[in-house]
Amino acid sequence: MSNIIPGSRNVQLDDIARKLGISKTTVSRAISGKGRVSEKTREKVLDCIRVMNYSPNMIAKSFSEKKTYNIGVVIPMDNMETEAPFFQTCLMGITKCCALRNYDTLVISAERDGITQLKRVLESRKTDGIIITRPLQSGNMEQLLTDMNVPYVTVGQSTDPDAVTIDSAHQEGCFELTSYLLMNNKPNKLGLIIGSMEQTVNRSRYEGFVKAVGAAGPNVPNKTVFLGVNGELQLRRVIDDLLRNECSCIICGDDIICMYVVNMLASIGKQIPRDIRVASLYNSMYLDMYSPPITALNFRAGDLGAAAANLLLNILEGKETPQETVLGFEMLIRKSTM
Amino acid sequence: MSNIIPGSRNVQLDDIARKLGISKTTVSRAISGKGRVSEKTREKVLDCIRVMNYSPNMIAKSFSEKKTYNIGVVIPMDNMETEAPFFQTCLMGITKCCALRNYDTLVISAERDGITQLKRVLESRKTDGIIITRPLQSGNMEQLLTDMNVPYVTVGQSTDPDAVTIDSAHQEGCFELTSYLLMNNKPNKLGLIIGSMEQTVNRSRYEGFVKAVGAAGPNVPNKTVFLGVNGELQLRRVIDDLLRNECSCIICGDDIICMYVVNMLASIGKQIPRDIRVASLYNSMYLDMYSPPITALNFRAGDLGAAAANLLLNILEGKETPQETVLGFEMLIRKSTM
DNA sequence: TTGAAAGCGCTAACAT
DNA sequence: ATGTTAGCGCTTTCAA
Repeated sequence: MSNIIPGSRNVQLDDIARKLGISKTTVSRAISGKGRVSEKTREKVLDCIRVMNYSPNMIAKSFSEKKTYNIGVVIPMDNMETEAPFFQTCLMGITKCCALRNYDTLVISAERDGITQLKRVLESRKTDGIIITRPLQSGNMEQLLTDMNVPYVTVGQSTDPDAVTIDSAHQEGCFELTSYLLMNNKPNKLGLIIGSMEQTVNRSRYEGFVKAVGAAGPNVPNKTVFLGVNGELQLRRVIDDLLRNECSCIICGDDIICMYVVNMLASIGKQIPRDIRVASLYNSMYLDMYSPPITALNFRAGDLGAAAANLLLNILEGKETPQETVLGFEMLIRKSTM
Repeated sequence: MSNIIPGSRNVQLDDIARKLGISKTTVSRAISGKGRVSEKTREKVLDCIRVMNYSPNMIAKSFSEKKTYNIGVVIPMDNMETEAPFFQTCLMGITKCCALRNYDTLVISAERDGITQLKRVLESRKTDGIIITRPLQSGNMEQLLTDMNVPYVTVGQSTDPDAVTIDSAHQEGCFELTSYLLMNNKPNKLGLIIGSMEQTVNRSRYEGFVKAVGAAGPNVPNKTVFLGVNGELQLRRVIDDLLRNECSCIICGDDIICMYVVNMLASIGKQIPRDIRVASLYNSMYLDMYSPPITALNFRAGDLGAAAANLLLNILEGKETPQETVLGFEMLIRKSTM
C-alpha cells in the first residue's frame, strides 16, 4: 500500500517547483511560512507536496541552516547505574517530546565523569544542544559545553551556577520522607545508604536527610550514615554493619540500592516491616511489586525527561526560559514502613 | 585547559589548506586516505590538523557523501516493556560499538507495532540504517524499511525472510531450561507464562517449550500454558489459576513477568522453591538479587546490541555479512528451582 | 601527486 | 508576492 517506488530518487524542492512552474524559493517559503506567500500558492504547494509525497532532506536543511534538529542525551553507561530504570524512562520522555517538535535524540555514553564521547559528538556538530541526565560534582561536561558554547540542560542540580536545570525536589522529598519516618516509626536506630557523592543528586538527598534530622530536635534516634556506597560488596558490608547495630529502619538512596537491601534482608530471614523498615528515596516499578511494597519517593522520570527536552528546545528557539525548574514528588507510603 | 576559543568560528578544511599552501582537495585526501597523497604532505596535513584542532563538520560531510554516520535504533516505548532492562542494555551495547566506529545512535520510539516515528526519521534521511530491537509478528517495520530501501538488522527473529538478524538462541535456551526442569524437578504440574505473541521472541520461547515437552516423552506432567499475557491484572488472574491447579513449577517468559510472579507468590505466603519453583526465560540483574535467586536463561543484551551494530555497520560498508547470527546463552541454575 | 571546479539540497539576502 | 543567486563545508570528478 506504500506509494514509495523502491530505489527511486527522493523527490525534492526543485521537483515541486518545476511541477508547479514556480521557483523553489517560493516552495521553501510556503513550507516554512517564513516569507510572504499568497494563500493560493501556499495551498497549491502544500497539495503538491502531499501528492508527490515530498519530505525535506533534513541533512541538506541542517547544512544550510546550521541547525541539526538533533539533541544529544548523555546517559551513564557505567557500573550499577547501567540498568537503572531512571535513565531509560527519562530518555523515553525526552525522545517522545523531541519527536513531537520534530527533533531527534542522539545517545551519548558517559562512563564516570569521562567526556570522550560527548566531546566526539560535539566536535562532529551533530547536535544543537545537550541534556545531561546525571550531573556530577566535577562539572566536566558543563565545562566542556560552556567552552564550546553549546546550550545544555541538566536533569538535576549542576555545580555550574550558570547551568539551566530541571530538577526534582530531591532534597525536599528526602526531608519529608525522613521526617515522616522519624515521626511515625520512632526508630531507635536509623540507617541511610546513599550512592556515589560524585552525583549531585546524592548530595541533595543527603542534605534533605540532615535537615530532617536537625528539625526533629531532641527526639533524634541514633543514626548511621553511609555515603558513596558502590557495588554489591560494599553494600553487603554496610548492611551487615547496620544489622549489627540493630538498626530498625533503613533509608535507601535509590531503587537499585533498595532492591539489594530488601533481598539481602530476605536472605538472612529479616522480615519487613516487622523486624526492620525500609524506604527508598527513588521509586521504580520494581519497588511497587515487592511484597511488601516499599515506601518510596516517586518522581516520574518520564515527565522530567519531557520537561528537560522542552526546556532545551525552547532555549534553542530563543524563547525565555527559567534557569531552574523544580518538579514535585509523591510520597508513596507503603507496607514496608508501616 | 581547553584550547577552544569560545564563540570562535570552527576551523575547517580551507583553513588547513591555506595554512599549508595546498588545496583543500589534498587535505581531504590526506584525511580520508582515498586518493594518492605523498607521504610528506600527508604528515604535514595530519600534524596541522592536530595543531589547529580541526575536526570535520559531519553535517557537511554527510551532505556531500549522502551518508549520515548515524544509525537509528527502534526501542519499544509502550506498556510493560518500557522499563525492561533488555532494551536499555542493548542500546548501550549498540551505542558503545557505534562510537568506536565513529557512528552515532539515534533513538526511535515504537509503540506497539506503530511505525509513525520510524517513518518520520526515515523520511528525514537522518540515518544510514536501522536496528529493530523488538521485531514483531506484523513485520510492519521491515516492510517499510524494505520499501524505502534502508538497510536494517533485527535483534531477534523477523517474519521477513530477507531480514538480516542477530538472535539469541531463545528456542534452544527455552528447550534446555524446560527439559532441565522436567528432568530434575519432576513437577506434577508445570506452568508457562509468556507475553504478547505479537513479539517474535515469545514465539521462539513457546516453540522451545513445546519441543521440550514433546521430547520428554511419556513422563510429561500436566501443563498449563498462558500465552499473550499482558499487564499486572492478567498476570494476577493467571497466577491464581496456576495456584488453584496446584502448579508446582512456573516458567516465566521474561524478567518482568518473573518479578511479578515472585512477588505475588510472596504476598500470598508461598515459598520458593519449597512450595513452588520458579524460573525465567530471560535473566536480568534483578533476578540474581532475589532471595532466593531465580533460575534463568542469561543472554547478555549488551553483546547482542554490539553485534547488531557491527553487523549493520558492516552492511553499510559493503562487507559480506551472514544473514543470521545466533548468540548463545547460559543457563543459570539458582536456588529457585532446587 | 596535486588542483580547480562542480555539486550535494536546502535557506536567505537581495533584487524585482 | 515571487524569483535570482550565492553559499553552507565537504567530496569527487576531471584535468594538469
